Amino acid sequence: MRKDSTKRPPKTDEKKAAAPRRRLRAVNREQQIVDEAVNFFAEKGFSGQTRELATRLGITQPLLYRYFPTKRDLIERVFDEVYLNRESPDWSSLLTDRSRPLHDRLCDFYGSYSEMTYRYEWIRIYMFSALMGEKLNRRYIKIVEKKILTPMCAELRDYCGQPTIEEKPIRQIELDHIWVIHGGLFYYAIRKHIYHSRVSKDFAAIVSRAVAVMLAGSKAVSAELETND
Amino acid sequence: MRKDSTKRPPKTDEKKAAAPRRRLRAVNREQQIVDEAVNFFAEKGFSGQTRELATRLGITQPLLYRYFPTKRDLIERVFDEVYLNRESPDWSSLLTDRSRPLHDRLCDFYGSYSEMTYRYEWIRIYMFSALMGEKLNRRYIKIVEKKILTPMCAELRDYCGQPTIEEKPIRQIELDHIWVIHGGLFYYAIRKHIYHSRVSKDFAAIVSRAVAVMLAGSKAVSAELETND
DNA sequence: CTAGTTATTTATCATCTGATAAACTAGAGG
DNA sequence: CCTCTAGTTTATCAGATGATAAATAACTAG
Repeated sequence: MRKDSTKRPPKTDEKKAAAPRRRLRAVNREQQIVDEAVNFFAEKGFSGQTRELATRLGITQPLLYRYFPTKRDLIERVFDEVYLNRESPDWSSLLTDRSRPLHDRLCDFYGSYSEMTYRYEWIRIYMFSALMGEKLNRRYIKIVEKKILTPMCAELRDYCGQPTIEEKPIRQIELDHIWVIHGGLFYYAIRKHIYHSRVSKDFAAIVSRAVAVMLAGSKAVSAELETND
Repeated sequence: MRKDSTKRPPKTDEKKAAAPRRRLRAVNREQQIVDEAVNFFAEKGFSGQTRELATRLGITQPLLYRYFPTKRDLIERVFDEVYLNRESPDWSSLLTDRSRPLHDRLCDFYGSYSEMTYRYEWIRIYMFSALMGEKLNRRYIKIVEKKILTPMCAELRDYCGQPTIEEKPIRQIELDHIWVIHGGLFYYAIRKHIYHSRVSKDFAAIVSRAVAVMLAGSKAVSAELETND
């Protein structure tokens, strides 16, 4: 907008940070755009407008199109940035390390998992894209079921003295049961970042309690069912 | 639904149900628009376009504006339709009826609650509006905490032989703990209607198991904590 | 200091989209 | 069959919005 580009360093800096409008190297500008786009789309959803995004960046809207041919391309890039470009810890091994109590493993897992995914941008972009029917989500869920929930089922079986998953494959109902606690903890992030509810700061305490209850309860119920199942 | 009321039975019915375009009384048309809008916005989100909605209804777009001054007004009406216009059962009393086992009460509650809210339109419109930052959601959550979760906490206290909520008020952490199972069960609907995941049909079985585990686990953990809390 | 490269802006399009006004007509009442 | 009411359509607008092309200017190399 304001085009005082000449050499005078704009001491003004009026109300909206009248950017000195320096040039960036292509690579840096691109990353800057992606970073801001992640924030922007997390907040506004994917119907957020390119002009508003550009304004936030302090650049003009057509500049976006130098780096991304279409808005859709930018969105794809945002997905990559949030879901793919970051390597995830080896959660399977963390979960299946039977030298440690299952309670501790689960608490550690959710500590690590929440740090990575229970973030404002992650949660919201995930939900927006799910509502849009992006394939991304289904793929992600497949991974979660395979790398996280199935191992958990196996550990829970062991914990309750039930058959291994080799002896008796995991049933949908077991997966759904694990989804209740997994989803219940995830829901903490939904309440925080999507509903903007007041939630207690101490997520670790919530996890510890939920895990303890789940383990104790599972053992009790499992023993009970032993007879009639 | 079919409205070929005029004398000529349109044998055409070409590709898009070339509606006979009958007139409706204002009240009926309005209701028809609202009904379809609920479906439409649930599917597309609130950035769905009025023209497309009109096409689905087999009417022209300006006709919408005879019944609703602005798109926003229509959306508000959709909110009313989905969240307010339906009277909800008296869940508090169902939950606090101590003449019945808590397990049964909770199972019945979730049977009733899920029937009402775990629906395609309800879930999706709820999530869309939450992402938009509508006040509606926060209001709804307040109600849930007051009418459902707080009673649940009270019953759980009683079940575990802990102080009543009059003796010792509910803490945020207790509410958050109940949110884990409540949200975990709600997450079933999210997986079904937002993620389009395959979930087991038998939701009652999931509830029964989750409730049983939660109750048994809470009792066990509560007894354990008795000493050091 | 000059010239060349390329990051960035200005100007502009075509289409979409919410909204309005006026013309039209189905159907009820007489 | 006529007439009037009100439900519906046609035509159209203004602003928004994704995208493009050409002009401009910041930085770099020589």
